[in-house]
Amino acid sequence: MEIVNACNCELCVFRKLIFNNVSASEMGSMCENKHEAIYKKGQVIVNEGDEINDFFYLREGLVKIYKRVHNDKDQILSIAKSFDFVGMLTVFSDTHYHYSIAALEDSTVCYVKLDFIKNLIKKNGQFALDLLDKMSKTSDDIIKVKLDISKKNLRGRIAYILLFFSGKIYETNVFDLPISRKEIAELIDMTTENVIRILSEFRKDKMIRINGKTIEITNPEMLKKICEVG
Amino acid sequence: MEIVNACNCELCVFRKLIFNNVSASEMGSMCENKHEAIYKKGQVIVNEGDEINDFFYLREGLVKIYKRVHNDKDQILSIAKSFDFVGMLTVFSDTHYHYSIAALEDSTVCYVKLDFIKNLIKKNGQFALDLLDKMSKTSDDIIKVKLDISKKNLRGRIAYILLFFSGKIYETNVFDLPISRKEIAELIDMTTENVIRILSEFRKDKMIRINGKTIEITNPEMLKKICEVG
DNA sequence: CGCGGCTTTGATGTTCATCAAGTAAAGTGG
DNA sequence: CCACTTTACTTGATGAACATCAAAGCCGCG
Repeated sequence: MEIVNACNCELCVFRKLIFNNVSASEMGSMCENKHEAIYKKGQVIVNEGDEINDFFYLREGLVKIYKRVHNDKDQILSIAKSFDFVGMLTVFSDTHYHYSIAALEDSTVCYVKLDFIKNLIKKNGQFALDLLDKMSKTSDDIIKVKLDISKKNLRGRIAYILLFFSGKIYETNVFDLPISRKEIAELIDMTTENVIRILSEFRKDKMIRINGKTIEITNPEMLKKICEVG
Repeated sequence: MEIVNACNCELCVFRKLIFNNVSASEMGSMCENKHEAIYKKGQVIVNEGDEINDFFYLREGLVKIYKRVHNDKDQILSIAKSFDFVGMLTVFSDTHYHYSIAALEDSTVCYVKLDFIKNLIKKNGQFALDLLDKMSKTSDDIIKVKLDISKKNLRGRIAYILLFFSGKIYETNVFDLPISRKEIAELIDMTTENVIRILSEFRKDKMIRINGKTIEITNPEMLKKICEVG
């Protein structure tokens, strides 16, 4: 993990998202309460049970939010990308994290002292509303996706996750899976073996091509149908 | 549905929960932007897709939050009781409800004009923080419970839901189930037949007594064990 | 009284997890 | 850099857990 100190928050694309109604002077003092950290792929950003001292968000990269079940088994809650407020779930209601977070790709995280943010909320009502909005969307989306997946059969789930990476994350039909087969299983609640089996089925049915972690979706229409009816 | 207009919010037990940092004068003007409604058991309080105009909470009673899947099948997200902020999930991030809400027991709901609440958030920073806290807890809890249930087997799920009603809702070992077998199935993601089958198993194993909707838990220890290992 | 929804039980079938065993790939230490 | 170990991936065979289907009794309600 590498720490960066330069501060140009005023120009950051992020400002539009949530700090839109925060004044230039407020942004200035935020710089004094902020630091950035760069994590390499695979590194753990947050450990379940860690104390919460900062409000933070993902400036760049891809992470997984997960919960340890056994020593060798996790349960993945969701995958978050740039501009997602990954730590948001528990930040305002508890002193310690309920979930762990790890980098799936090299990632840059911005940390702002939680006390500073809480003060900003108190002083700047519009910022408070913007934050409520963002938080509401974040958790609502996690719930929606989990409900959605839980009612699909295994083929539907695999179709869903392929379309998720293709559509929501990489926006292309050819992409490298950022997670292992085991992690896919942990994310959509099935066994590793069945993830592999169904990927092979899809390959045999000419809907996708597979080369290790590289996936090409050759028949997105059929995949969408399987996702919907599944 | 019966509408009530009397206003004694200042004395309401609710005030402690979330309006603790709202001044007497603010509470006074809140009364002018508030109304209460009483729903009979079975009545629908919110319909998926309805426009959101109010911030509301459950003052008294028991409700289910659910999503329509097919015409005769729902997916129940959670059961909320007095002091729960049932409509909170979507209120601040969308204009229309994503879920339906229906009364499982006679229930009293307090509605406050959303615009008024948003103004209060802008003016009263501590109230904004209190709201963030509450909202964070609410959604976090829903996610936690759903994750928890999804990794249990069917016996574990039934044990869980019996302990939930016994411990969290009614705080006694003898209680009337507020929902049908079908609704239990929709809540913990299984079929009605298996809900019944496993309840019968538990009865044969002398862990519970069943008389229609009335349940008596005679061996809570064993039930807890089944819930944990399941 | 009869209809529809809820409950119950049994029989059957399918989906999916588990187990086993082997190959490939990726770290790790000498 | 190579032997070694561990972790990831893959396929097949088996069995268990669970859904589905069917049939009948029950209860509340118009």
